[in-house]
Order: sequence, then C-alpha cells, then structure tokens
Amino acid sequence: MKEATLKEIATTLGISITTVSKALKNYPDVSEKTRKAVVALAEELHYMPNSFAVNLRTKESKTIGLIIPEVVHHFFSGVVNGIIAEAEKHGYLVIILQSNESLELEKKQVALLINKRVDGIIMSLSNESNNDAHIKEILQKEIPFVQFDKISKLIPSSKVIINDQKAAMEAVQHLIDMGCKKIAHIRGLENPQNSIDRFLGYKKALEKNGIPFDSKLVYSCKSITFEQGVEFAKQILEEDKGIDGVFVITDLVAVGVLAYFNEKGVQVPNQIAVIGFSNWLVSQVITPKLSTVDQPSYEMGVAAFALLLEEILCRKEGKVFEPKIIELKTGVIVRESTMKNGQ
Amino acid sequence: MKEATLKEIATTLGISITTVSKALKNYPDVSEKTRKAVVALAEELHYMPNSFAVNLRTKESKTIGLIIPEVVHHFFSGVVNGIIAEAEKHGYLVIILQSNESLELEKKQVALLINKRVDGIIMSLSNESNNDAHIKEILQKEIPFVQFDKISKLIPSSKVIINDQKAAMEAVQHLIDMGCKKIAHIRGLENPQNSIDRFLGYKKALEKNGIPFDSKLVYSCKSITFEQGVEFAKQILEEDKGIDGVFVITDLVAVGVLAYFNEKGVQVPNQIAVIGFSNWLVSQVITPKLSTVDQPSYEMGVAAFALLLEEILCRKEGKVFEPKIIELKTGVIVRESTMKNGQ
DNA sequence: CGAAACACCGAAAACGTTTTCGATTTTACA
DNA sequence: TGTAAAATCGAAAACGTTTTCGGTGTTTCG
Repeated sequence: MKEATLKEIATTLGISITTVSKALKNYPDVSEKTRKAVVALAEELHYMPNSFAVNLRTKESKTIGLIIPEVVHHFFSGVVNGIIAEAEKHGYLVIILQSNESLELEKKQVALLINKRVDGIIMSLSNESNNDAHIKEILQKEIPFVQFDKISKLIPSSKVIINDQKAAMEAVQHLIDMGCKKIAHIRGLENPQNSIDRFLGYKKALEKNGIPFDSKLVYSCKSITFEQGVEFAKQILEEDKGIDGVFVITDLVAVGVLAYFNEKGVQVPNQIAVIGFSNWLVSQVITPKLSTVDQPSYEMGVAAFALLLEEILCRKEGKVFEPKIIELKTGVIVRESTMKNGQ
Repeated sequence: MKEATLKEIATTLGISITTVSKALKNYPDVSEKTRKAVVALAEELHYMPNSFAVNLRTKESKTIGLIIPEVVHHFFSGVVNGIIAEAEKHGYLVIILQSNESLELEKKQVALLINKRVDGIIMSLSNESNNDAHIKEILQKEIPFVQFDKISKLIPSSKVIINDQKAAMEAVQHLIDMGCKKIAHIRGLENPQNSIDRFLGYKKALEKNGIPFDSKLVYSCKSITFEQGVEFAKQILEEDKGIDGVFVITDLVAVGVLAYFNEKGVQVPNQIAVIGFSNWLVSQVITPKLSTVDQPSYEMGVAAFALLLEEILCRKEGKVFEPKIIELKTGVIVRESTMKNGQ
C-alpha cells in the first residue's frame, strides 16, 4: 500500500509529472480533458501531496510556533485556543512549547522552532526574559514574530496587549467607588511588565482620587500561588492597618486571600473588599464570587495570529514589515467580593 | 544573509557534500582532520540542517499530532503539559488540534495531521466519536496511534486510561463510609465511556453495600457545566427525597451543586455530602473544599507519549506492534465536602 | 497562403539532505 | 618490494514537489 505520487499518476496516464502537477493546481495551460483525467485518477488513488517535498520546494511549512510560560493556566489556554482556531482557518498548524518561566528553556524552545523552520513565532515572554540574544536572532533572521501579554517594549515586533495600567486603574477606581478608603495592593513579581503596569495603575488611581500612596500597603508576591494569597491575607489581618480593600495581581492569589478571610470570618466585601485580575474560572464559582478584570484571552489569540499572518504575507512579497500593536479592551467584572451594601 | 548549507561548506573547504554530511554526523569513514575542519566551519557559519530536506529524505518529521476536545480544561491542559514535556525530551515537537467535541471537526483534524505526515497521533476522542472511518484510516496507514482518557474499546490501539469504574466505586464507597444512606449520582452524557463507567462504578458500590439502586436518584447532564450543577442541586432540594450524598461526574458540575447548596444554606457535608471527579483547581479553593478523585493528568500525558514512541520505534524497524494498555492509579482526595463530624 | 497568436505539453533544474557503493589512497606486514 | 587490508573520500541516486522556459502543434486572420 504505497503512497500515490505525481510520478505514479503521470506514468499510468502516460503524461509528464509537470502536467499532473499543473492539472491538480489548476494551471491554465492544461486542457480540460487531461485535467479531468488527472483529477479522477488522483481521487481514486487518494493522492495527497507529500508535505515534506512541498515544504522543501516552497520553503514554508504552514506551521507556526507558540511559546508560552505554561498551558495549565486558564488565561494561556484561552489564548492557545484562539490561536489554534484562527491559524487553522488559514491553513496553519500550531506547535506549542512551554518555557516554564525559565529563560534557559525559552532559549532552547526558540532554537527548536527556528530549526524546525516554522513560518512564524508567537510568544509570551517568560518572567526572566528580556531583549536577549535568542529574540534578536528571530528578528535578525526575519522570522515573523509577535509578542502577546508579557511583552518587552524593547523588542521591535508586533504585539497584542491589554492596557494593564488602565485596567488596574479601573479596578482600583471601582474599589474607591465602593467606598474603600485604605486600599492595599498585592502585586506580582518584580520584572514582568504587566506586574509593573498594574502597580502603576494602582498608584495612579489613588493619586487621581487624592489618596496618599503608602508603600507599606504594597505586598510583593514571591510566587503567583494560592498560598501566597493566604499568607498575605494573614499578614494583612495581623498588621491591622485598617485596610478595607485589596487589589490583587491575579485571581489565583486573590482566591487565597478570600479563603483566609473566610476562615477568619472577615466579612467580604463589607469589612474588606477584594478584586482580582484575569477572570479565572475559579472567580465565578467561589464564595463570595470574586470581582475581577476580564482579559479577553481568546480574542488575544485571534489577534496575535492575525498580526503574525499579516507579517508572513508581507514578507513573502519581500516588503518591509511595519510592526503593529493591538491593544485589547478589558473590563471590570463586578461580583460579590466588592459589592458593598447590595449596590 | 543566506542560510548555510552542506554544499556551501563543501565548496569552501574543497571537499564533497558527502564528506561534509558524514563529518557532521560522526561517520567513521572521515579523517579526524577533515572532521575538525568541517565542524569548525559549520560552527562559524551557524550551520543548521534544513529540516525540510531532512524530513523528505528520512521520511519522518519528528513531530507528533495531538487531538483533544479542548485545551481550556484543567485536565486536558495537564495532559498536554505531560505530552509536550516528554516529547521534547525525545526530540519531538507537538502539534495540537481541538475537536471541540465535534465529530466533523475531529475528522478534519485527523486528515490534517495525516497530510502533515506527523510521526504519530495521540488522541482523546470527542463524545460523538466512535470507531469511524477517520480512525480506521490512521490504523490502516499504520500511523502510530494512542488513545487516552476518552477511548473507544473497539479501536485496536495503545491506550492510557484510568479505571473510571473502580475510581467511581471508591468515591461512592467513601460517601458510604462517611455514613451516607441515600446517594444520588449526577452522571455525564450518554455516550462517553468514562461517563458510563463512572455510572457503573456508582451502581456497583451501592450493590456491594446492599443499598438498592434507584434510577430516580440518577441525574443525567445535558452539558458539563457549572449551571448544570446548580440546576440539579435545585432539583434535588425541591424533590426532597432525603438524599444525603451526591457523587458528581466532574468537579465543575460539583462546584455548581455546592454553590446552590451554599446559597440555600444546606450544610455540606453534614446535611448532604458531595464528591466530584478530576481534582480541578477550583476544588481546592472553594468553600467547602471539594472532595474529589485525582486523575493524574500529567502522568497520563507522559505515558501516552511513551507508548507512542514505543510504537514509532517498533514500526521503524519494520516489526509488528502489539498495542499496550496502561491503566493509571487514581485516588480519592478527601476534603471538607465529605468530611462529616470532623472525621 | 503565410504569419502570428494561441493552446497544450514536457524536460530539467532546483530545494538540501542522506546513504550506498565503488574508487582511491595510505598503511601494515610478510 | 609487493600485496592485502584499512582508511578516506566522492559520484550519484533518491526523496517528491514546483516552476521556468522552450517546444510542438493548431487555430486565426489579413
């Protein structure tokens, strides 16, 4: 049971490989009669172009690479979903690799993808990452490239982002609107841009409302975990600073905060209101339901692939590509954890 | 900035392409001197074998395909994680496609992967799927193939599964051990094997303990959602049959049940105990913490790839491959939702 | 009728690698 | 020194496709 090839079709039909190829690709210079014959035989033999040969000849694989910190993460799996769906619509397949937030691994993954000769790379930087050699190599080799979510502004490429700063501002503004006077911020790690931006948004919201910024009200995560949230919640209660609202870097940590508050009988939101970030699945199924900021993950994936495809097509024509930045809308989702007095 | 090729190295060194190729692959019939020269120049030019050409020549792509119902699912993303990690260890990359539980899509995805000439396919069947033509095609083309989680027993291939029936039995036994007398089961959709098996496990556990099976205590999900759980919880309370324990097909639905019980002030576990399945992230962060059955998703991924690789290597040597079945251990995770009287 | 236009086809190169097999050179040893 | 063995190399085929370019044969039309 051998695979059918152009050659096989050609010889059984007594014509040349060239003609067979052209017939199947609807070239104009092949008569209707032979075209029909070729198509019929191809159908019969279940002919399928050998993609290895096509790749070699056309120098493209119709495959793109995707590097994310980890799939097991509601936000990222949403993005993956969007990318795969959009890619498939345009005849592209997606190879997924994980950096596990390690720069070392990230470099290796990039090398793997370049070696595989993918047609483009979509990537969310690991926390350790910056404008390093492996990224430069992508750009220098002119491999279409787009960053999303965790980006580095130093890298000149297309980007799909949310305005973390604005989103954070809105979240904190919401707490203020709900009557919170002393708002703490559980921020993320030091380096990632989104961690920084959300922190800045927090600061700006305070400033805008004439609330003095107090660095003692900022708690910096060592890791983005449930346990970290529990720990800080404990600290907040023990320190007893009169905090009545908390803006947390992400839902997972916020849920840890809620869990501890629940355990200790702290009234949420009336005593302390809590708002998270990213709209994880958990946020809508815990008690009290967690207010959060919606991050359109699927749409991010779609947009990221769209930008990548644009660059792929542009470069194919030999033109220079002008990177684009797409900023997606976020929105505060108000749930029980901030809804004071039945508002 | 052209890519370096064997030819380029050969001509600049004044030797043949053959020798260059052999030198780089440590063939024994090339002198140490030329080998060193070749390696040095290759290094300098950043030579990388053109994978398209290698694929064509060796007839393998070092790439495997993975088809799952959806990535945005804690269990599946865990499996994906395991597969990717294990695959990478052995020099394979992973293309991921989603069937979205649609047979139509699933067929298309299989066709895509065959067309891409992946070295093997790992797959969790969609709910609609059975031993259809597209699966037969995989087997008939002798493409290494392993099923996991949602499998069809009719298909002769390697499989990685958990013993759903046994796992369900253990879960229900746990409820009985906790003193539950009237145990309801919220089961999954009709067709999937795991849905059937968990139901059978539920039945067997009752039988074993001399509790009469009552079909009125079985609620069949139309969809696997939080809302479905809420709905059935409502129904359970309204029907007021004296149910004191519920075994739910999966955590997401169980969490819906808990949410409704919480809202209505039903004491969990003392009034009604609840146990889920799959150990989703949510189960450990809600109140009360949900007892559940641990499904080793990452390990499943690892095992699935291991089986696939075994088949790939076996077939490469032209031997016939004997499919294997790996059954992974599950375990009941006891948390607050079933821990009656502080036991 | 002759030339130009057109329709149809195929030879061959190219993509870059791997591997077989034979050729040549060097070494070893009697 | 002669010969067998070992070491080193390269020509060439093969993988299957795409595409250029030129070559037939046929039609059209002045």
